[in-house]
Amino acid sequence: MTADCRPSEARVPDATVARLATYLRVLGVLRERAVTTVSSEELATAAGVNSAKLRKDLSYLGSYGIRGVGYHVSTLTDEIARTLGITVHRSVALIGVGNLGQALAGYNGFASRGFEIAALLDADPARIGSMILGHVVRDIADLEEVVAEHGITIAVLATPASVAQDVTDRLVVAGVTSILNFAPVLLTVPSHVDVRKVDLAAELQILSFHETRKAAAALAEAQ
Amino acid sequence: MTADCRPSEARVPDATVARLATYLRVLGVLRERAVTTVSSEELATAAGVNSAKLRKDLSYLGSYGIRGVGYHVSTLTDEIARTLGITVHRSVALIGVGNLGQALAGYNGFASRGFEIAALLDADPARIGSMILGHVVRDIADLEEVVAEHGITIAVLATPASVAQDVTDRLVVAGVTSILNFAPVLLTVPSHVDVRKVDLAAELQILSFHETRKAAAALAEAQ
DNA sequence: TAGATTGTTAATCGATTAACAATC
DNA sequence: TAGATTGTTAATCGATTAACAATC
Repeated sequence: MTADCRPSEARVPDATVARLATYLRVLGVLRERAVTTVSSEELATAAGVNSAKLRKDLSYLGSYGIRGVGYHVSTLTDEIARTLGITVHRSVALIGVGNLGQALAGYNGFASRGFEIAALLDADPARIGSMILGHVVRDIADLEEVVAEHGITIAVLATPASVAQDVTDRLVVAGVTSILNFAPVLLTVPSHVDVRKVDLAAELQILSFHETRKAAAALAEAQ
Repeated sequence: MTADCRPSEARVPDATVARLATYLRVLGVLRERAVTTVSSEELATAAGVNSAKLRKDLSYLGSYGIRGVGYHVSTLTDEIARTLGITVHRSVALIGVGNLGQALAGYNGFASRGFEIAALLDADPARIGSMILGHVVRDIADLEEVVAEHGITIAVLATPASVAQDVTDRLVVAGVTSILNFAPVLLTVPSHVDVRKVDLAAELQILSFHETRKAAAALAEAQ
């Protein structure tokens, strides 16, 4: 594979990838406001980062800015979307349609930012067959079939922790290579599979740590 | 403020704080299984990290291990919980009881890991006054009153993006100093307030980036 | 040309990790 | 004592950021 026109092979640091999603969101807001050009300083401020960091991040994608001018909102949007791979259609399966799963199924942010929830799956007979926001809930027993049907490679896991690993093993065999995990367990997967974990209680615990630190500082101040 | 007995003032790196929450979860599982002692190697494996990193992390809390033996599960649990500040009761307000907010209100993981959802607030008259999982939904107009009533310092923000900043400004004035933000906007807050952001679509975009990279690698392989 | 802003360099900072002396 | 495992050191790695030459 030659890469003489596109620098897409150049390794993009993890920290940069995470921020690209933020830049893309801000660019979307700018486009809605009919803003056509933006400087690194403006975009960085809107995204909550340092402008040097933003320019460094964008430099991994190539050279799409114009010195003395800034970046074209539309060009930059396209390049970031392409780098993130959301210019191709991405079908996502959502496993576990409990409390959280239903909320995720109804979350408009997925569709508006490049993803289609193509299938809902659950193990509960009471839920299987019911309609949730335009989708029939399918039996988890049909997981392999559903994944093949929609060419799914990304799954969102919102099952109870107790079954998360079993479901993961089946997803991997079925061909899923990316998992967004909401179950509070460490998933074991082969090296070609990526897992990202969202741990809501952990987020609160991190905030709690800083609360303690602030309370101690306030005490020291007062004394 | 003197600190001759407790090293709690020693700065704990951000990356370490985030992992402490994970260690605490794993220790909870061990305690359920009546395991009393664990080595850094075992705990690290269960948490998905390198054992050197785990020992380094724990060393910021003090010296609670026993050479040649490992760590007492109960001692370590207590010390991490104390460091994270979840030995004191933490009342949390949840703002925005839409799709996601309702799911968060019903999430058992909060209570089991040290937090009480003490109040639900919303602006929608159709929701105000209704009961959700044992809580009456209060009017967002009463925000200041509710925060004071329960001594709330941590808020979970699950409102539409359009009102997130306004609500945040009121929360800050009311005395909230930590916010877990699910709205896809950058919140502006004074420096004494901590914000953590959960961006679900961004998580999928990060996975999508790696999908693209893997697809390119597979192509290069095949060719 | 003059002013503005990018893309890149290099210094700095923080996090990770292997290795091992300390010690249970 | 012998074996095991911690806590810490120091080397390495990756990310951040100020500064500025390149250039629109």
